[in-house]
Amino acid sequence: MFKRLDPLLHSELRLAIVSILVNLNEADFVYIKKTTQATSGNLSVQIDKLAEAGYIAVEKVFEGKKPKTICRITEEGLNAFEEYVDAIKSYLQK
Amino acid sequence: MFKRLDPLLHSELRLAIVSILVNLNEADFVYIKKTTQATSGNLSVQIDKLAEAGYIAVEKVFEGKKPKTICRITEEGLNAFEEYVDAIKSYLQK
DNA sequence: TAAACAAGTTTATTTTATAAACCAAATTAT
DNA sequence: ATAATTTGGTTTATAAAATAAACTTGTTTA
Repeated sequence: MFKRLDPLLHSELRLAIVSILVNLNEADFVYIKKTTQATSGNLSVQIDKLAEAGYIAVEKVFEGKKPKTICRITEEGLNAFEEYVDAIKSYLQK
Repeated sequence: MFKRLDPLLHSELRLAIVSILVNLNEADFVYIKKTTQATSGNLSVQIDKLAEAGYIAVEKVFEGKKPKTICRITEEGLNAFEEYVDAIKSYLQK
């Protein structure tokens, strides 16, 4: 009846991050922060969790003198997202 | 871009409860428990939260000698559900 | 009549989400 | 030149949530 919801994706901010990355193939910290309206601290923590789970890959580079944190979705992350979308739909139908 | 997700509905079990009630117009504790596979304790707590928020109405009756907890969705709950469905869709599109 | 079961509730514990505080380097203002 | 502010974050602390474990009350069943 109801499919289980991956707890890593069933979180407003983490879902937003992954949603961005599924569509964009790469996005940096500043962009994600602006788009999600999250605080830096919260965003930092949630990016770490997604990275630790292998759902996203994080690359830290310098753009001129400024640090830049680039995030990309992984194959695993993409699969998890697709499963999540499928799962949550089982709750949304009337 | 991303709509906010009502925290009361953005919970696996509470969303399942509301999803059942949106479709069924009434369901009792035992039925909801069976359908969601939740533990009694968890279900009891989450039903209380939804009731306190005015999303569902709870009626306690006796069926013969057995207590029965009947739940129904309220107008407010239905609206909240519909908004939630709309909101989460903003995260699911590719 | 003792043990098991049904239908829940209450309490305790673990996890989460989130914000607040902090840090280092760079930029801007004085 | 140097003090103040901004940028791009990280770390730590706190509040809220989810969940399970323990308990309660009444009813069947052995």
